[in-house]
Amino acid sequence: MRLSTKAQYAVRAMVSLNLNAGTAPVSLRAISEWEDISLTYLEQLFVKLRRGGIVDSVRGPGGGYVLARDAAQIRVDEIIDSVEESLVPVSCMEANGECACSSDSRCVTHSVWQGLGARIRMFLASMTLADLTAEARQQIKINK
Amino acid sequence: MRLSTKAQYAVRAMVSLNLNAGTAPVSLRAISEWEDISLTYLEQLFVKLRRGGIVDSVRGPGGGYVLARDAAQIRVDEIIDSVEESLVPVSCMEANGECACSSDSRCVTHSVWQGLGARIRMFLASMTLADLTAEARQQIKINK
DNA sequence: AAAATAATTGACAGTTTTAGTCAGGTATGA
DNA sequence: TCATACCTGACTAAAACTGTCAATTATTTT
Ligand code: FES
Ligand code: FES
Repeated sequence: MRLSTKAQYAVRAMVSLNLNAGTAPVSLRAISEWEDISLTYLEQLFVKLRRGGIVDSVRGPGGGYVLARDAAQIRVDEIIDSVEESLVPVSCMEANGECACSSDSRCVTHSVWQGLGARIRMFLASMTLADLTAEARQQIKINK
Repeated sequence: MRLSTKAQYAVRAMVSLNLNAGTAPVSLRAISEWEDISLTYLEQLFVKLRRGGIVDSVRGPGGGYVLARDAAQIRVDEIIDSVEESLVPVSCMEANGECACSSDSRCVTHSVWQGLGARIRMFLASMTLADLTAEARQQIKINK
């Protein structure tokens, strides 16, 4: 029941992006240094984040990435969806649902996992990037 | 964010055990046939379930496994703990907590995962084996 | 006591997923 | 045109997952 580092990194990078967002776009190189994440790995993630409509890219010198919309409108579950990490605890509920549990269409434990998946989704959908950024700002203040 | 089959199988086997529990112990061979899970894999799981205090073993002919206590007293999260599936979404909260996220003791997204882990635990702790078994009985009735 | 049953243990292997790296290509602005 | 920065796809080492196999030990029935 571990979240992949892909999802963890994506969320962390987005917070970092939003924290340091000024008038100019933020380069991946900068995020890479701040968060100590491999640049090439970040590139992979941001391709998906852009396709997911979470960020927009700005090319050329002085370019980088900016939020595609207001931070308060970006939910955490959207970020995770974009990097293609499933939030469903069992495979039988996936898009191409294949469940090997039993010969019957649904096994007896199906509803438990369904409930669990719904809770996870609900929790992550209840938090926005703006929330996380505000929390991060507070924490930085405390550490000083 | 996928639950391992180990955890899925363990819960399913426990429901099956409880469903078919009469006066005599239930053998793993029987569960293996009912649920179509490899016998040797079940053996691995039940060693851990026994050590976790979920079931008791009865050896010899006519032996098998019985619940160590009433089904209403067995929570789903206990079953999953017994087979050593972590319910925590990130490694930094594990017992031997090692977090590679950042040089600081806690990264900005730590609290999100902490909250998520707590929700997962809470949900699974709110359901008992008795609940699942009752649900399974109803479902079987409907299918008939 | 002997045989049959069933649990118990530990080692092992094939497959899949993860967590990245590497090498190059393409678009943009100065 | 040249530096910057994004974009793409192939590739890989390591870990985890999902089991299997072989052998042993304990208990009950005959
Ligand atoms: S059918 Fe969905 S968990 Fe078994
Ligand atoms: S320190 Fe726990 S998630 Fe980063």
